[in-house]
Amino acid sequence: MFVSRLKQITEAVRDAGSLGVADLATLTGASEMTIRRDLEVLAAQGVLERYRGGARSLLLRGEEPPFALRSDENTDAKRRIATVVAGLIADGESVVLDSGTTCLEVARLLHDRRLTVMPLSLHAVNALSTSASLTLLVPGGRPRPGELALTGPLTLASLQALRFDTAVIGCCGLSASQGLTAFDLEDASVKRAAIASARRVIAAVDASKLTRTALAFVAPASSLDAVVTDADGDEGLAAAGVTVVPA
Amino acid sequence: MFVSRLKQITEAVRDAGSLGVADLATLTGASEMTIRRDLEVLAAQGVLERYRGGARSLLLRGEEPPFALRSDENTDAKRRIATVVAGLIADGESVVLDSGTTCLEVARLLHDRRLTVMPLSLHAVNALSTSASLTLLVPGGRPRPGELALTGPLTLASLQALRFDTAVIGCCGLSASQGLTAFDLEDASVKRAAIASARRVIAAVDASKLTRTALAFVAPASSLDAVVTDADGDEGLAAAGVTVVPA
DNA sequence: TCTTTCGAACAGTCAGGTTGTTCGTTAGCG
DNA sequence: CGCTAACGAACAACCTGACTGTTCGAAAGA
Repeated sequence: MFVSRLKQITEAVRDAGSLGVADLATLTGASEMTIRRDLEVLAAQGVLERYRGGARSLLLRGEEPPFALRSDENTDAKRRIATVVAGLIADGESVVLDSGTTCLEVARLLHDRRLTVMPLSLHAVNALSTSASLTLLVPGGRPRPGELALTGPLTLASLQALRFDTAVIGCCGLSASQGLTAFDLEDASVKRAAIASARRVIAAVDASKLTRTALAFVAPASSLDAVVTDADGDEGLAAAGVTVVPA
Repeated sequence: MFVSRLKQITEAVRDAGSLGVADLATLTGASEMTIRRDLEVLAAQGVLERYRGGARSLLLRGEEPPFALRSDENTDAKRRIATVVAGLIADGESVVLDSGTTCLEVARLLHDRRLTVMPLSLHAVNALSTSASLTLLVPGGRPRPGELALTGPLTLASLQALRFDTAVIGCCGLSASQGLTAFDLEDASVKRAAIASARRVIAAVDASKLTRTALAFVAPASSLDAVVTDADGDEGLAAAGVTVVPA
């Protein structure tokens, strides 16, 4: 595949700070020309900066790699989690669906259900726009490049104008003590609004997120009704009154 | 191509009312199996209804065929019109861009410009979502199947919350006497709101629309500042105080 | 029951995307 | 200023996925 090499390059450059084209060629087994083309792509995504002979990373510690590189990562766990989440949603419900790769998996599973769905990312909107069975609502907003998560006052206004049965929320970090956290400040306020406009809140969180905390605080763990995760039961969360559903 | 055969089938069935699979096979030169697959696609789009042995048209007179069949039609004229429209827009402007295939061409031409753009259809949103240079705003709303034009109260609210320099409007019919008309009622109110929230209104209209009138009235011709069209100058419009720009 | 149509499954064809190679051009260094 | 290494445009090989046709068992309708 092609994305996997991009991810490999991204990580190698991030870990080393900067790397030469020749190094990356031997590392990945691809030709130097291919590496140059890859670097061009990654530079366009803002992942790294090219200089003559190589590239240096632009990813800060604690910053997440762009959407295109995350989407094919850890697919099994995401799909398992998404399947469980989809099972928690009953026909006829209205659902607000957060941005992120895990929630995109959920969107794919909801495609042929009879629901009203408002996705918070254009990726999910596109995944659902061909569905004949569900009522699709698009929130307004400004899509963040790459991620295509909708943010800003238009998004908040769309959320405040509606009341959903269920919110499916993804996140970048979750723990009983630190609560739900996100990398992006704007995203955080959208998530908060989504939580506020839903009667029931389900968080879809893969194991890696439970050991991490990101910059922007969204909400305390107690505001979640259920957490679907592939990690082994987290006593802290259960103690906070959250139902932890294993995937 | 593949869309052209679908269009051929659509028109043949519409003109005949209903047609057999064998007739369509000889007409198009394709095998019967291929025709069956095509009919399945068209039935899913609501263009026609299948019965054993053939299909009957569901397109009412005066109703437009679905987006997928129109998009590759008359591309030259559309692109010429779109080029002129894009030329009327100055860098730095904020633009609201209507739905429809002609406006989608405009969107493609705006991809690398420095503008703020709010498209009223998801097709145009997708065309612009990869742009690094422009500020993309997505209106809320419910996308109409196929067309993916955003409609409904969320769309109207998004438009009313903003003021644009320019509105680029497509339509289904335009004449000095009947004004600007659209096939869909919901679309018409969205267009009206777009016109109301812009200081300058440009209509992008190919020749075929100038001889036609559709169901839903949008606005009088006098509310347009300019009409870009590939048709020969229309004296009626010019008399109504509209600048007619040839493409 | 019999005939006709349907659609699943497989195979061939074709277009578009990805990769590698070549080679003229360019940036950076001494 | 000249040299060397790196760059990127252009072409060709390869691969994948979409479209199409054929075959054949199943189903619908007379």
